[in-house]
Amino acid sequence: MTQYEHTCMIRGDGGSTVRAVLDRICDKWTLLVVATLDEGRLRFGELHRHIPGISQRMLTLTLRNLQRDGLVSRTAHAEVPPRVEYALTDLGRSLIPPALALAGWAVEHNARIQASRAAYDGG
Amino acid sequence: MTQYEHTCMIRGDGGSTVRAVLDRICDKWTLLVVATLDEGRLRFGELHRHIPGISQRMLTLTLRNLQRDGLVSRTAHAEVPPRVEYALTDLGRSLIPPALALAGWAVEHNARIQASRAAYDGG
DNA sequence: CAGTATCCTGATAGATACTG
DNA sequence: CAGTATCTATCAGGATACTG
Repeated sequence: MTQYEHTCMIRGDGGSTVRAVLDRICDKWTLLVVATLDEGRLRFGELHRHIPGISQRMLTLTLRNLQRDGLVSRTAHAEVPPRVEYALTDLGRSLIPPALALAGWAVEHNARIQASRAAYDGG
Repeated sequence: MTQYEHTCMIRGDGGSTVRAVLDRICDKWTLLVVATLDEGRLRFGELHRHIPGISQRMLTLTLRNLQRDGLVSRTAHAEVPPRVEYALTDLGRSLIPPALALAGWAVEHNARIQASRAAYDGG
């Protein structure tokens, strides 16, 4: 079977289902947060330290969106000082394999893309 | 083997390789253009008609970027009126399987995500 | 036909400071 | 510790008009 018979899944409803997912995972931090949480349950501050460059604000926003979509669970313990733990849900974990497929493609073809880009820009 | 041992591919270099790819395919039209070109070689106007809602400007920009990265080839025929054909390169075609993995996840879990979102927003 | 050229707007995200 | 609250810069992308 050719790939063509499958790409209807992308073009399906004019692309809006797939786009809805891309809108979710294609921002600057989401995939990184999901991959980091794949290590296991982590606290806010731990996440912050594990993801270089992310601001508190963006970590908060990213976690809220993931929680809203049911990919991440948030557990607040009634203690002082506060302790809040984040973990992937089953739904969140199910995103890992397709994300890895894309990551694999990225790693595998990155050099070639960079070369093509350099050639295009050069002349 | 757990998924965890693999997610280093995403977090690898602080996530910058994977992000470079996401930056490429996660804009509003790229994946749709690639999926459409998987049908075969198409002219600019044909692409325009096959992708509802895209403007000439965005189609041009998207095609230029894809061409720059070596995912799409552009063939201009010296005729009047002008005829320009676009097609996926081997590199472009290689993106289809991982893209389909993601699309499959999107289609499969979309309803659950929407439900979670509605529940979160509701209360 | 296959694009360019402009103008314009909303959303993304960085920096910084503050708080229960 | 785990966040909010503001302010701001940037930019993707839409609308519209024009051209070799």
